[in-house]
Amino acid sequence: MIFDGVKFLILPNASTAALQFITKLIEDNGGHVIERMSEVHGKILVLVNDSYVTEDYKLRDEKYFRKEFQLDYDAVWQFIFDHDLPCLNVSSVSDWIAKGELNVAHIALIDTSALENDETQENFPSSSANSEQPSPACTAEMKDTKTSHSESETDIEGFVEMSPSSNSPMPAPSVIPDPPVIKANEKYVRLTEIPRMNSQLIDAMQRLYKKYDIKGDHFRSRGYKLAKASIEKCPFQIKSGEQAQLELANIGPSIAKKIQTILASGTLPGLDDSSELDQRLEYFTNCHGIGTHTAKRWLALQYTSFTDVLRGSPQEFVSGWPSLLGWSYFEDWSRKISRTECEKHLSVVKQCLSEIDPDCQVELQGSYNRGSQTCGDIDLLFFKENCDNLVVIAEIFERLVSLLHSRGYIQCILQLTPDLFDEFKSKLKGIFDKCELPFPAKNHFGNDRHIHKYYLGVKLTKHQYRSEELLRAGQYLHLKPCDNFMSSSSKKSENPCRRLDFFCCKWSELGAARIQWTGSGEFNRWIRLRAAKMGYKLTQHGLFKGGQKLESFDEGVIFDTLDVPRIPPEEREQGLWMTKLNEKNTVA
DNA sequence: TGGCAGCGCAC
DNA sequence: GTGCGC
DNA sequence: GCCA
Repeated sequence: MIFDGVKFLILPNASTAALQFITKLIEDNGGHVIERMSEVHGKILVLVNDSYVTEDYKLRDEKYFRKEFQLDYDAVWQFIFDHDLPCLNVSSVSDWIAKGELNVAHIALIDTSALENDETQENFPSSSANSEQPSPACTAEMKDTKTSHSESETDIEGFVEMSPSSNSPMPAPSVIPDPPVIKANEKYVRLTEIPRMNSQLIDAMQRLYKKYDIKGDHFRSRGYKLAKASIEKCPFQIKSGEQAQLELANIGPSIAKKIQTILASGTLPGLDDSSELDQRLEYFTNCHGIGTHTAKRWLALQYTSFTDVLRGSPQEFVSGWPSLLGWSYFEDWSRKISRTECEKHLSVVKQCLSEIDPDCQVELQGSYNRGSQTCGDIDLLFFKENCDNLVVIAEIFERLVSLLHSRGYIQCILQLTPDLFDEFKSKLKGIFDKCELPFPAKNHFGNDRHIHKYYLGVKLTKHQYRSEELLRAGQYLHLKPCDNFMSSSSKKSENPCRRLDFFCCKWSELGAARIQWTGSGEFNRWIRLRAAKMGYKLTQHGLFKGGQKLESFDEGVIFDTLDVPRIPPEEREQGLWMTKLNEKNTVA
């Protein structure tokens, strides 16, 4: 068998469902997967969970990677570095099995030099003068161009037999001078040349999802979304539609047939010709506040741009004034946000919050909390110890928004209280004037004194933060030229405007609220459906049975009651918690 | 064949 | 009640 | 779309 006598070490651990599947594959083919530190010696092939490997083949999320480590982190890396062990993607296993040979040379190796950057990103001087001269920050962006590729040859097929070397001094990976990276023979290829497993199928599902999503066919689009997640999670190469339907969750006869068509012909008819109509629909729905219903209605009226709507049905933007802001920030709000920028936003908000009520707490939720490298928006949850009175929080919110606005941080608000209207009036009027709409009376803009959530547009100054080159150059949506006159999106040199959400909860409902706002949306639907099947109801206010609240403060107890493991936020991304594979494993 | 999460806010 | 967003 |  192809893995006879070969020992594998799976990092950071082999405990997820997909990795247990891989473990079984390895052992079915004569290999062994290491479980204890005492086994860390001799010939070892190191496999790294694909979700910790970036596209350019570096290690990502070192914090979580370390946290998830099953064995002794330092000792393992010491051993890997000492013996120049090759590190590969876990997904290589299915390639080997498919090819029937263990050929390391054709597989890209993982560049572990990312570990060198441990904790040292974001080193802009916080108090450096804002002069015209090139600041240290600029040069900092150009660091890290050194090549750490070792020249030495490694005979991968015949790793040297080594004795266990566990108790030597163990420098942290960050100080190891020359980690064993990207070295193999000339046949070495970069990951980017190796298509991601089943990427064609994943791409097709994504497009079908999008297609029905913009059409408003909610449930059908969800079907494709779940199918996509299943395929992404699938650790082996899908060979037929039938196989996919048999072995993966959320793949039924219709998708199986489509998979078969793609595998056989390389394309799916009707996939690429995303119709003119669909594209127009998508343009509108990309604007905050415009959903499929409104987009369809506009399309039926022959509108193809926001300017068309403004001319033909100006009332649309008067009653739906938040979409006027969606239009203005169309481009900025489609840009991704780095984790470090999210953290900067938190600190700005925290600073003002402490001036208003030092007892009120705030924390990042959403995709940031799930460990995403980039976020679409920033979600903040506010609460106050032992405070179940939301009026108190609403008042804090109002003062906080006012303070943040006065400091130039808040660009716009999508909900208004009467008091905040007065503060934002001139800004709003400016936008109405720009498109020559009549400015409505005050009571048009929200009459509630207390609101418990705010959707804001916010911007950090250059002094507070500078986006990384890559993110600044990243892809984002563009307005049609005729719509551009309304754009308030950032100029090249500024930071983009960001979407910032404020949520709040009663202290007694903190756990349930954290589940809700940490998401993902798919995870919420899954766990709420599960609750419903068990006769419970789960909302942001708590877990209920027969109208009676069972638990709302302790997240863990909610998971326990629903008989699911206490899934950490990083595993609440779609596809990472429940599939057929997972079910099999939990049943077994 | 019916169900697919559940809620707040604006209109 | 519907549309939208989370 | 998929699933019970």
